[in-house]
Amino acid sequence: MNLFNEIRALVLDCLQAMMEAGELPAGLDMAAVAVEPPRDVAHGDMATNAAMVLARPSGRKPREIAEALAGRLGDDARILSAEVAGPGFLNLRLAPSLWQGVVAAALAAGRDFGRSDLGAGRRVNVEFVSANPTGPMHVGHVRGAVVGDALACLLAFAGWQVTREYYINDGGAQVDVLARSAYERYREAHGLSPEIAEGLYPGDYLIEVGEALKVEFGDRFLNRPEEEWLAAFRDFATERMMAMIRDDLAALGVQMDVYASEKALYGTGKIEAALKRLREQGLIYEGVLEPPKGKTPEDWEPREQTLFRSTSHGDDVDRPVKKSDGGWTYFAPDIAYHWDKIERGFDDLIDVFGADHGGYVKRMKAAVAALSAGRVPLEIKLVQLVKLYKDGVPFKMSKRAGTFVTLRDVVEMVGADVTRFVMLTRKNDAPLDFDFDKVLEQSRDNPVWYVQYAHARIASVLRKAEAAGMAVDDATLARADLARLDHPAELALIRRLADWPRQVEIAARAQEPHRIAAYLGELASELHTHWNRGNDEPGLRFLQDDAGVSAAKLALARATGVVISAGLAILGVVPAEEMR
RNA sequence: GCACCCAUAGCUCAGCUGGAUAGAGCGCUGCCCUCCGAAGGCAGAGGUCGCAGGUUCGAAUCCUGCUGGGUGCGCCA
Repeated sequence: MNLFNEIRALVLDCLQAMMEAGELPAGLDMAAVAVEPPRDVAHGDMATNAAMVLARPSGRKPREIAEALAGRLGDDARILSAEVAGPGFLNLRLAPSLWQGVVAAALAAGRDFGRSDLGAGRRVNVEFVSANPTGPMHVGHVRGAVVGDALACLLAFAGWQVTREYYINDGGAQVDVLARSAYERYREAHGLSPEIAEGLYPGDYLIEVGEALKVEFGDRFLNRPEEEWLAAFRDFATERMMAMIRDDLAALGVQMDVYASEKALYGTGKIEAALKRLREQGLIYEGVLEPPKGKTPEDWEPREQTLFRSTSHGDDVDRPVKKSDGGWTYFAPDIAYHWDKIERGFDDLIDVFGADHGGYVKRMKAAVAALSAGRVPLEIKLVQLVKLYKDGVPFKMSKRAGTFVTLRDVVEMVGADVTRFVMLTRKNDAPLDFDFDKVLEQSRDNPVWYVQYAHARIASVLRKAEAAGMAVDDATLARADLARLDHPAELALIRRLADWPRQVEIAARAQEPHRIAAYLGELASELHTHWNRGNDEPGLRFLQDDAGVSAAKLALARATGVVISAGLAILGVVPAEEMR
């Protein structure tokens, strides 16, 4: 139930009637007609820009259209008043019962309140994290994991059919390095001293992999040439790393639907097939790239390579798909992987990348545009860095000094819920500060705490009511006489609740889950303000002597709790029943 | 050199894909509270939305050009 959509539909009906009556030319495009909350509550409950938007295409003055529209809207029982204001805004006042109905709707729908069919069942693939399987996830991966997962939740809530997917980069040189690093730990497990050469992965997490390799292979590969063990060690170690990464993700509450392997694309003809498709469009050719201007690499020499004509789809230069030694570049399997996603029938593709991969956005979009003949839009969300702080002081990370922060560390220090919420307090393309102390602070300026506190307060008052012998289940509360919720302060809170379904659609359309966190902060603020007013005005407290009045007020409290739960569920955060 | 992202109150940031007098928290100033409806409350001051143009009824929002910051730029992923 989205009250704004309901009123917009009413506005469109009236406009339709005006077209039929000849007051407006037929066939006007209504797409830009919006019904929104007014900036200033004094203006009314809702405002529409219909008259201003339609003035030009209909060749009439905005105020004239507004007057006529106001007359028709006023005939509807739901509209108390419709007033023309400013350049042609139409300010609407709604019957209070409409607002009160929002409370009942929230109680009836529970955590599904605000669900939308905006996505109309379109299938969307959200690829995120995709960290190299060479070690545990570190704090840099956390934000991408949270943003991707929350975005997936948000889209699912808004009517998309969502697949969460992780692309395992297990086909490149870095997994050979992993195998060699594991080999040294394997030697170590046999009592030899490991030689962790420059460029190998020095992390302690490989020690147990070495032990496991010893159990698996005994001493068979000791002092044997690399060709004999490399492939086996690589497979073994990457499998171990992926198990670790799955555990890390689970600790954050992230559950992938699909793990896609880069390695699985090799030797199966998939890369060739994807490139063939591009070749058929004349987008693959042999050529020599110009060196980048202004920053020519030291060892630059022109070489002929197999190139993808990405410039024909908006890229700045064409991109190599084959290395000079004839092997594929990383881009080639990436193309094949996205071709695979297209073939699996997704309507929308989303990739969540670290901001340092920003340079690949255009070429990836070019590849998908070419492969899908423009049918499948690819959206790439770049996630900026997280700056760590401890007590307001920047927290330097160093593998060497042992101050390297893993995802595990973060979750163990502050918990998955806090981690997730804080990672969503900024839009994905802005840098984020994460202070280990501040995120646990119990104060107004900690949004996580503030939202949880609001939910806990509601839970507390409901417990209190129940202890006093009241029935506080949703079905009973929904039957309360909600017309008694007529105080301006209560209506202000209800207005905020009514905005929830709208915020879901706005966030989903923009693919920006952080908006949900921001909305929850505002809703929590509204709840706390209302609660505090109860100190001075006892008549506003949720618990009253009159059982009927209490029931109505508790219904409002519970409806607020429902919306907070629904919002937190999208962020993957468990609402708090009490603060301790 | 080129591309992408960012620039909004003293600080940290929101800002509905173009709407009305640009918002919140912190900090600052003033008032109130010490009642377990608790881990404070209320109010106020504070802005040339980086700069300059453009598009239009209307721009923080869209376009162009600058300035400043971040990221990246063939055979690493």
